[in-house]
Amino acid sequence: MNQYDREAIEAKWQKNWEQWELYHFDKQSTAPVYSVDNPPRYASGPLHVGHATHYTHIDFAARFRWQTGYNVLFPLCVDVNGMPIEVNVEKKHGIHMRDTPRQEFLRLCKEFADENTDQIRTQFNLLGCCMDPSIFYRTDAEQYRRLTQITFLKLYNEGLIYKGLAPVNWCPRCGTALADAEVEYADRESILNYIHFGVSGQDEDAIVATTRPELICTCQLAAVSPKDEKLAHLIGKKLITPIYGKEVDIIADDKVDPEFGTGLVMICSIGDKDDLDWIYKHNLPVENAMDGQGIMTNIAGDYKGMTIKDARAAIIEDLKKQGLLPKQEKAEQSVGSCWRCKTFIEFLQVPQWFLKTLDAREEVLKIADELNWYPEFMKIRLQNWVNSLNRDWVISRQRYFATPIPIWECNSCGDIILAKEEDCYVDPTVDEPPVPECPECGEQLAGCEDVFDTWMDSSISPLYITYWQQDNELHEKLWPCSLRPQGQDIIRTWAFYTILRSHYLKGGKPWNDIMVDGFILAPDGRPMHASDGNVIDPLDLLEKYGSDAWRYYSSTVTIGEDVAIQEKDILHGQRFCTKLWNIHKFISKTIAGPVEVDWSQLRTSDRWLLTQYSRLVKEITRDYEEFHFDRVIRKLEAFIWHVFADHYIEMVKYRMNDDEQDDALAHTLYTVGLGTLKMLAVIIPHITDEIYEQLYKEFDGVQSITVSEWPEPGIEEDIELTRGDVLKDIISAVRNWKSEQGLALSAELEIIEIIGPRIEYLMGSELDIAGTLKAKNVLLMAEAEVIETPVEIKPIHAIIGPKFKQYASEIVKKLAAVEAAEIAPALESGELDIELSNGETVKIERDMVNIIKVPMLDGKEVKSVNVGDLLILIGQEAD
RNA sequence: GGGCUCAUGGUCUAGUUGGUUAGGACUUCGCCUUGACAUGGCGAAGAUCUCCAGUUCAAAUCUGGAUGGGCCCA
Repeated sequence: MNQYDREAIEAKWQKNWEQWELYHFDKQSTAPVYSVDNPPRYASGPLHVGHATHYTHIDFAARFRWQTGYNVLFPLCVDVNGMPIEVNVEKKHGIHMRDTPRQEFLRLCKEFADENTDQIRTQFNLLGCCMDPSIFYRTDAEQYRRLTQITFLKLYNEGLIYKGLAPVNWCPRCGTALADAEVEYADRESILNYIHFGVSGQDEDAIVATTRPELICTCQLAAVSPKDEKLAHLIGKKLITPIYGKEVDIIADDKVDPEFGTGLVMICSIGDKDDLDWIYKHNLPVENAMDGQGIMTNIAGDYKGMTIKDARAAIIEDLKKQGLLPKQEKAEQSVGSCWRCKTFIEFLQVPQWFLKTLDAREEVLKIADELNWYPEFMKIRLQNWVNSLNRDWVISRQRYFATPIPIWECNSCGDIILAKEEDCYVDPTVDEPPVPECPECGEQLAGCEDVFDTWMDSSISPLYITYWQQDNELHEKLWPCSLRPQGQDIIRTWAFYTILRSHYLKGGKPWNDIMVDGFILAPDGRPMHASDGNVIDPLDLLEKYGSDAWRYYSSTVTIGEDVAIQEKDILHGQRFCTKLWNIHKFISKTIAGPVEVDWSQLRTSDRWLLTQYSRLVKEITRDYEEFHFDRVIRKLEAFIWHVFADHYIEMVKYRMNDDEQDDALAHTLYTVGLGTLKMLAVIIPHITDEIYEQLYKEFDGVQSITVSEWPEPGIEEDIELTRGDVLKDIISAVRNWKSEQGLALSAELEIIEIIGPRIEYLMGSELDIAGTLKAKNVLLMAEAEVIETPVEIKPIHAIIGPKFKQYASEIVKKLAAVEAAEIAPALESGELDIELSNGETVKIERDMVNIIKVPMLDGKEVKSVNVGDLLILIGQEAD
């Protein structure tokens, strides 16, 4: 093996995997299937560190299953439907969607999506992801949209979809209804206008404070707080609106904050969420003061045809002229805005398509309970969301680039004609309806111009990837999916809607497991924002440190946690790769394929390592199954670097000469070297595949380590752990001692004497000690002839605590207060009596404390090192 | 305002069921070119485990409260 050439190796293996078609789902295979409902990457915007981390996490789950014998279904997929691409196309070409012919605009959207799709494929390759290009899908493909439309038809026929007038969140700029999830709330400063209203049957005025005076025309009701004494006399009277002169009731309502404005509130349809609540509560009519483009309607009287902003300015001007506006002041207000273009949203009563959601809440919660959530607490978020729902799901959108709603409507009687399932995919804005004219009244039919909310597409991804309505036999075999990985930010959208649709269409859960990932924050611990200048480009890091280093970093990020990214962690990943390379380079000359040996042929050091290795295999397997990638990498790194390399290899270096074959060594190195490499291949596949090819492939026999067989645990012997630990501690203690003395580690020693009761553990390891520490002689003695002086008595809390309970701390204090040398003999010979403050006497036994001793010779300390109760005396050459 | 979640040396973090000296990484300093690795090895320094209260012989760990991040919602 030569130097580790990261760039060449990563490029080579990315190419190999693709050319060898290693990660293709095999429909014919009889192996168990592991299916990943991979989140289609959205085809606009650059690759974010969040993507790069999240997708490698998903890749870990998939690669682990490839290596444990599954037939993995892990599609490469891209999402393109919806507004972000529309907005990007508008920006790119300097056009507006609604000023552009529909089909032309759709062509530009597709073109944009195509360009980005190629880029996404390249980026996934760079990350070393094993997504299957042979089952690639994009959410605008006719096959995909066909399925979305079929689900609509099925749900419609079951009476779960209805068209209704309903107040919806409305973005006047985009001209579309928004789901609640698409509305963002932020505080903004606005002007609170104090306006004189009349009160019927009396001379006095009442003043209402409002930020939306242009909505006075839709005023339906007025309210005061029942606790508000100064306004109590108004309850039951009628309020007369200025300009319009309309009379509305004044009622008492708990929701009114007497401290806000004047304490008198006008309730309009529809200014904000609170208005909506009152309108539902009091069953008031809903009037639209503006149309879909934010232009005032004839309800607004003289202000008809103005924009909302202009109308507000005009009515304020008029009120001022009439002397009805005594005061204006600034006020902080939480205002909803469009998630994409940030325009302030309004509420409009418009015809929309709804999918019944409220009726299914119980069932969705039941399914949520049947899923395994990783981490568990993410389930609570879904439950809270479901329990807080109060509206059905608006599934129609007044946009272009999404799946068309497959219906035609009669221009005259409004009859609805559904597309036929076998005709889907259809675009009603282009395609002919299944019947030439309205069957009810004979009038012309118009294709529906609305499209679906993109979650209508996204929420059938598990149905799509399991060949629902494409290959029913295969679908039944594949359903439900094994895993849904996704971000925590879309629990109440993607996860919720997918469960909902699975319930309606399949009557059960869509997957077995759901893995919910957290957020990657900037190094300063804040979210990354271009405006904060703290955005980190993962492509730069990939270029600088490589894919394996990035994947190493990614594995250290705990699933579901929000963590700040640190560049040094990626650098550390690169160093780990270098270390791994050098370890295998070093042991390569001793690797000679699998060597059968009897356990009895192995030395303590070998058994010590193999026992730990066997336990590691079990733990790592379980950690992978539970998506604890952070634990996997921590344990593997600690074992490979600090057990295998720092201790085992150091212990066996002297055995690694070419002259004689050491079967025990060859067996141990091969087993542990290959086994740990395989477990690492899930996380860092490039370097491990290269090492595998160079060292192990000829014996293990698979084309790529990434599809090799998972390692098996082996023999474990607890006593060997203890024995090996003592051996390891002795060796490292003496090596440290050499280092501290400024001696070379290769410095020869005349003699090493090890004294103490535990030397029995070292029987048989004398050669290892001598060979590793360059000592000419090694002596093991149960008892010392040197005089050891006790210098410290250390209580063992785990024994003293439970035994003496409330007296424990007093005993510990008493032990610390006396000279170690005074009480040590008593402890050694049997027991020590301690008198407590309450007059009682307790016995301290030998095993309740550690006695720390220092060897003395003629009253002087000798060169020695303590390892627990073992004493090591070191004799230097010519000393 | 509500739900969930996090808070550990200067920085980033580990810490299963409470129990010897709170583990690691980065940084800083010192030593070491030891048969693969100086992108390495050894050592030193550095933490009243955010704060307050409680349970307990014993709390980073359990309970309650406060404060401050993050995500989502209102």
